[in-house]
Amino acid sequence: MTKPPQAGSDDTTAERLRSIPEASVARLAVYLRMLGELVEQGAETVSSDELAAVTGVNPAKLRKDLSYIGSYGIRGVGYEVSALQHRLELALGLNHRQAVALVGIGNLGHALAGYGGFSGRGFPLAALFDIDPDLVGIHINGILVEHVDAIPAVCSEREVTIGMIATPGPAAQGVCDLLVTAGVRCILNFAPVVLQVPREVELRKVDLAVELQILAFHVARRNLNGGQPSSLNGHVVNGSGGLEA
Amino acid sequence: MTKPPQAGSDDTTAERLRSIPEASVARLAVYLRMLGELVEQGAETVSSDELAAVTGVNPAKLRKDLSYIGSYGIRGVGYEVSALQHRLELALGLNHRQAVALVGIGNLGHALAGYGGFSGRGFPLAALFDIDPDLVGIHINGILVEHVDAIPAVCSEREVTIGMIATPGPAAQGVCDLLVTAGVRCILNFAPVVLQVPREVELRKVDLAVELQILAFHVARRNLNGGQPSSLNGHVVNGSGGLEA
DNA sequence: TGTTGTGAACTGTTTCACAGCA
DNA sequence: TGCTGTGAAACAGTTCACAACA
Repeated sequence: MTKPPQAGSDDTTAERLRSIPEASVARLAVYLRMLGELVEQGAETVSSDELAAVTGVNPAKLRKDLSYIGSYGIRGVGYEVSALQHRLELALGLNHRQAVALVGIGNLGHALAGYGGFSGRGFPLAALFDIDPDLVGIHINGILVEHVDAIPAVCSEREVTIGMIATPGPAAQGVCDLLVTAGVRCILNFAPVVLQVPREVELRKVDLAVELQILAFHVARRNLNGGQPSSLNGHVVNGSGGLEA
Repeated sequence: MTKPPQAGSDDTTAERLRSIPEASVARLAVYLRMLGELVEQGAETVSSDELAAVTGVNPAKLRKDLSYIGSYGIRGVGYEVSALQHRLELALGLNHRQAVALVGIGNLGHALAGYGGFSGRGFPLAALFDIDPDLVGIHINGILVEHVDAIPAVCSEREVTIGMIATPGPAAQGVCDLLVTAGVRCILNFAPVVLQVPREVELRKVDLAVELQILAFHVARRNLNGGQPSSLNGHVVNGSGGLEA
């Protein structure tokens, strides 16, 4: 570790968490998923080279990422799979469930609401909201769709910590404001707009149109290069991930 | 510009495209969307400060991003909105349509297939594939769902340049290989697995589970900090974007 | 011996600050 | 005068290479 350990502090204090680079956090989640698969396959230990190979990252980068959470591998051997898994869950804050609210039950919202992977991964869908009277009152996967006006009351009551916005663009800012009012401090935005939030709110964005345009850019570049890979070409560029169909 | 202009080369040559940083490409797509809205609002010109404000980036960064595509703003005035829009479209390779194939018509696949924003933005959905006999043969939004075995033939024939994978994890690699065989060189992966592709294939990933885990990490950190924003807190962290519900 | 953990070098990105121009 | 375009500085993230050690 870079810093001398504080007397009496353990390895999952705010000190440590605060210092993990954003880019590493994203990869830690990927390592965690792979460790789950390794556990199923009955693996006891895994080396940084092996784990790096299956997650598609550079082994040195993986070791550095793990060093941020102070994981102790065994030199000459590797990492104990289930111990590392546990450590990653702690570091990512997956030890307590995070209730999720989803606003906007359109095309994408339906898909998200029907996605089984949330509760399984510690993110139970606690509430669904829409503004359409035809949708309010129906159940999706056993969850009642409520009116957006109920967001503040319902979210506070059910202690929602994460909000997902899958509304049309023009409605997103209003919905976002309601979530913030309700005390939601982390928001995942699927609407194609730039949301304004107070400093203390964490906002992430998933923008399909942008993803496609980035790919289109690479198609264009490749064509200009006569189909030859350039220094920028090849392999995974982004790392985010995974909604099962 | 940094490099002396080549005689006879115009501003959208491979030379220039090759040198745009990856991070800038993602933001150019966001600027382009905002310019579209400005055009609708009848704006003639826009300054870097204004455009930066609505897209949530630093004005200097925006100007540097635009400098990569050699855009000529007018000093003392700003950028001519529609000229800039046109230049961005060229730089991002949006001047010719890119046919898109979508594989996996499950929960998410349905949502993607039903999303109207593709064709409108120059990405017509040219083919849908699934392995489920109950789905093969039906139409979604007027597009026939075909069997995955038909991927190589159909994709080559319809000159598909971009593939989207929305299958369950275990099926994704096989589908990916088929797309690559069919000559698809850009793939957007929604399945929660790490795909292996040849060097010349551009792969991007959208992973919802990871997005949520990153948010969970921030919830955890915030709680440890006693609810006070830290240096890392606040505002947009990621920038990708936009599937309307 | 084989693999971790990490300083140090490197590469890429962001921000600053200001010269240059309409 | 006001805003763009861009060197240069600062910062962040990645990769290298090797000492430390089970």
